[in-house]
Amino acid sequence: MATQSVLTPQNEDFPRWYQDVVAKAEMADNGPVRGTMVIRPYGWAIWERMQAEMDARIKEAGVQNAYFPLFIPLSYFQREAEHVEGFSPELAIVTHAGGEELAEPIVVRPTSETVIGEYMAKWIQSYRDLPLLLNQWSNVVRWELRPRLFLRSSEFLWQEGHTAHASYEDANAFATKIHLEVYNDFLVNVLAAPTYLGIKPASERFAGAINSMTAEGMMRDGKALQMATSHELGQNFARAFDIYFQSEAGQAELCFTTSWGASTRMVGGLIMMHGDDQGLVVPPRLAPIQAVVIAVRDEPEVNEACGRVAASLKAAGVRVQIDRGRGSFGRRVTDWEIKGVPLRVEVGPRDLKDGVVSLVRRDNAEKLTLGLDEVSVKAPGLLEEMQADLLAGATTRLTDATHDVENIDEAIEAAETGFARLDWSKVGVSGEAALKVHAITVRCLQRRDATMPLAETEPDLDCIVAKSY
RNA sequence: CGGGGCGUAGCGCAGCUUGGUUAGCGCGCCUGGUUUGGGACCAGGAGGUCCCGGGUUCGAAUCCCGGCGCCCCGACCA
Repeated sequence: MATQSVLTPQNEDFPRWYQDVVAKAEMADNGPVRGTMVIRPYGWAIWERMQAEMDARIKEAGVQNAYFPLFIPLSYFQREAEHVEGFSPELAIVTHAGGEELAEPIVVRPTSETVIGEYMAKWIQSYRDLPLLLNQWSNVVRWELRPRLFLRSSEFLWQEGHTAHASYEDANAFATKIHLEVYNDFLVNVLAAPTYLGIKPASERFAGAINSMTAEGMMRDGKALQMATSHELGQNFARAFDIYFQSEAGQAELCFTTSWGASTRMVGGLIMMHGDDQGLVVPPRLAPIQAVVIAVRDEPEVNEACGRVAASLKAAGVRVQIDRGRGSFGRRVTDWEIKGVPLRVEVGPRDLKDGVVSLVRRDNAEKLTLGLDEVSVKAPGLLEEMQADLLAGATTRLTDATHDVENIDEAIEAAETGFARLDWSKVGVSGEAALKVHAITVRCLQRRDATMPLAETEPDLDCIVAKSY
């Protein structure tokens, strides 16, 4: 392991550590306009992997991708009361174009319920057209006062799914399915990110939704981050955009719609959930580079051996990259550590004499000495072990830092270091206000058995409260 | 928008209080060489509207006035 960290240690200044990682792992840069973000190749590679994994699951759920415009008529936003109210402060509005002032201002989409609703109304005629299951990968703009790379940027990238159904039950079931089979499955099995699945209290709900499901992850500083959300919009948008269908009985009925999204914020979550003082730690199944083969020296025999090891790894299905660059060995090792590449294979002349190489796991620094031909045999298993260990480690941290408490005061104390879980009936609206003074919010509501309730009004619910990003 | 801080090389900063040669340091960058098993070293080098505009002065990064920009902390959010 590194003798000395290049980064600000997490326990010294966590936000600073985060910024250091983003910069030194070459993930992203600030854009020229405040709040905008330039995603660099390595950060983009990670986002692409997230996209690929989530997109496959979205399609598996029967959803089709489509694309709707960036520009939305302002009037669309004004059709759904809560939606307008919720989004107005964050809108970027185009008033001039083509050298003239526009007759109607155009909103740069902060989300697409409204445009998509308009077209759903056009496309849905009969119950035979339902469910209509759409998704788009896009950028959206929500003007931010305090931006942070990946976590809060005025422009960010995401997928937004939008569906229309014939009944409340269908809509609820589908939103839940997406939450569990797309988001939670991805989070657990790819991102190695355990979360609390639950619903948002009314105060935290999406503007215009009747119910918002969330997956709340814990960052290494004990703060919460919403990793993904799934909303039931009831008939609110259907009513505002006339999304009707003719039932089997021949009646005109309003649809029930849903929307659900996961954004580049997830990259921030990845960094803060798994990263350590040496930098990023990327779960193997997500990692764009799963193994780096480092030539200790830039010598022909060493490079040749690197090439062979890399080829064998590739043949074994490992995403691999060779580092035969010049420059000091230590520097290159540190750089790959900061980038969080799961496995590091070191090939040097000393090893080659014995026909072996060193293999080091990023997460626990365990070092193995393996025969040249052994690497590709062992690597896949090691990657899977690391994947499992990361999930187990993150789960332990989440569990250990979640404190069951009896009242608001205890919750406030617990939220200094992690999450607090308490009876929702002991919080309520007044309790939320008391928590808010300490910048603590109700992250989600759960049943006693940690499953997701259908609504806030269910009896016997717990709430999880924490400070959050 | 309320409170605090900062604008000097690509990045991080010193210099300013007490005006005075050619504006400096660390990292990074370039060239050459020695190196290379945990952020290497030596030598040489490039790089500056000292945020902008005015003022005071023989002389301003430094003092005065005005402006702009950025960062941090509070009210919203994926």
